[in-house]
Amino acid sequence: MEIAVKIINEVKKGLEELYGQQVSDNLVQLQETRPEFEGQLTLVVFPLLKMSHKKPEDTAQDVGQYLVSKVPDVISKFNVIKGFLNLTISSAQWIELLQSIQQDDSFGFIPVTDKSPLVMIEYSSPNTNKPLHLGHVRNNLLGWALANVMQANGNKVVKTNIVNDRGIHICKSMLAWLKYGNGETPESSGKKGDHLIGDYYVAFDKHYREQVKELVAQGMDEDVAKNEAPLMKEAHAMLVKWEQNDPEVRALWHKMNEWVYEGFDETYKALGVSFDKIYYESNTYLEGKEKVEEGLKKGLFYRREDGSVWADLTKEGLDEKLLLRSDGTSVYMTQDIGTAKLRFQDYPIDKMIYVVGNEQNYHFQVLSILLDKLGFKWGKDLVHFSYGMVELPNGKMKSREGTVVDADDLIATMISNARQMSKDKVNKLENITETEAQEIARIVGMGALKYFILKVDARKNMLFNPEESIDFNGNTGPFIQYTYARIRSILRKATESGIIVPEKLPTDTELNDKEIALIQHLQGFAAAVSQAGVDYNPSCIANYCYELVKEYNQFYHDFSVLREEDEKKRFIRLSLSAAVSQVIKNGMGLLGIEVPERM
RNA sequence: GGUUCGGUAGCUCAGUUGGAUUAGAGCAGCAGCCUUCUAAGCUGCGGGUCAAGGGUUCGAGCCCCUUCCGAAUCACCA
Repeated sequence: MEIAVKIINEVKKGLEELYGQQVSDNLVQLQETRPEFEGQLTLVVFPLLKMSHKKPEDTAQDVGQYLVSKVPDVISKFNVIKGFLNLTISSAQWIELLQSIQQDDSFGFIPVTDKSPLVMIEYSSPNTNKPLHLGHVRNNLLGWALANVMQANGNKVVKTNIVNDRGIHICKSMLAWLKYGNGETPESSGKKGDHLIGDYYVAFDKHYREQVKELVAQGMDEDVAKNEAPLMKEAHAMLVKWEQNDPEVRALWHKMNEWVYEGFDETYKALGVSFDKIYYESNTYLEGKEKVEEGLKKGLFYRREDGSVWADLTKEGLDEKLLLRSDGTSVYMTQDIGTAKLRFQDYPIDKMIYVVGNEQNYHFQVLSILLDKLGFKWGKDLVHFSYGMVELPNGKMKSREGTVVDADDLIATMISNARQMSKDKVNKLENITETEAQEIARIVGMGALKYFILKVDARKNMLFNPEESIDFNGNTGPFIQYTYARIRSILRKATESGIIVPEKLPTDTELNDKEIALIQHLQGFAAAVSQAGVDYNPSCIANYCYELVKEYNQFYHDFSVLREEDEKKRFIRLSLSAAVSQVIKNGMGLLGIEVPERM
């Protein structure tokens, strides 16, 4: 049992005995003691004054004396400062706690059972007309980490992806490929499939602009010209053919989408993310129409004279929202309703989480209301896990201005920079093969990227500075990985020199402040995990790991583990190191960050 | 204009359900520390009106109100 829980129970008993009243949990506030005072845990007595009818100091004195006399093996000392009762926990208690943490591989995780709620998490959601970029990277990393955190909190998790594989955008790429491609394929060009398609999307845009410019030069209004340009007309014609199931268009669409998927798979693999179930918009966009018609019959929506269908959300404080165009085709919202329908058929979903950028906050506000009206039980409290934009030092990331950072380029750069960094450290990585060195570079490079992005509160817009992210000093992934590798090295050396830590640690050893601080901090891992689940913010975990590592580094520089002469002390320090490394591994694992055995 | 979200050190960010005279890290700057279990590290110094004002109470960076600044969104785009 956690020490804090034990103490809270004792305090409650004590209060009852001292003041003759039952106390609710929220009145017993226990927190870590500030470093400048003696003790490790502090009871805040202010909330108890109404019951004791005494001064804060006297109340604290009462409780302190009670604890020391009643449970001397837990609380060895206490002191009172104003309304704060500082408690000193006995070493034996800390050692027992350490032991229990160390023996539990999945410390801090709640096991998933048959009765656990099922949480579906949608993330990634790429378009099939261009490669993934930095914004997608944040999305994927957050989605993956969130899925891990939810699972660690005892939920069944289904990771899902909705691929936006239809629409005018993909027609643009297809058309450009037909016109300017000369039959180019990923094999013939050596390009990754998604990049190849992306290039044709850019080519379309280039030629299209030229056409518009020309038309404007001939005296046409720009807005008219944008619709009248032959390329745009052709693209629209192609979309119509696609919707009519034209075999040729469909065959081309299939072929080109396959190229893109192969490219995406490579990127996903490099990022270390995966999905349990992938939905394609081409399969779901018609489903939504049915639901909308259904809602129309029930009187939830209404039809305008031109035939378009709308939802009136003015009662909910929102606007009216279009659900079907006047020509009967579906819009974005309709598709999301359709996807929801299919998902609900496939899984007994208790909670749905959408990982989507904050530019779509309004969309999800509306979607939640619509799904609720349509009778989806999880619709009302669906979660839009909204994250901020990634900005670059020279301004916003805009694909039009060419300031977009490609995901594959970024990954490659991170890894090669990590490789360069370790090469510069002459004394490191000796006796290591080239493939091992490359693998370490991959782990470290990806760790730097992932940690840099995940440590920031998801809701906030963040600044991605490519140069800074590669700096391995400070609050970075490699700093944490490095500490892990060092601990593993100590443990290896301990085994080599025949030091075997006994099953049961000796509890009659006095601990110093730094050792206690570390054990105390380790205990906080469980809290960080549940906090991350409640807040839906994996950054809690990242910051927890960093704090732990900082604390361990101080410990590391002050004490010698292997050279410690007192055997009992050595066992405890070794055990402590092992526990720290285990928690780091688990914590980083939640973020999708690997930790190397050596680096 | 409506709605939503942000504003903490020169820069990038933490800050758990409100808690302790002195609000924390990292980077950048300065000064120390490698015969040492991996120095990608550790120690110290300087740097702040927590956007501004008011309120709630024993106590506010955190809760409430007002104002200022920034972002997103308010399409028969996705």
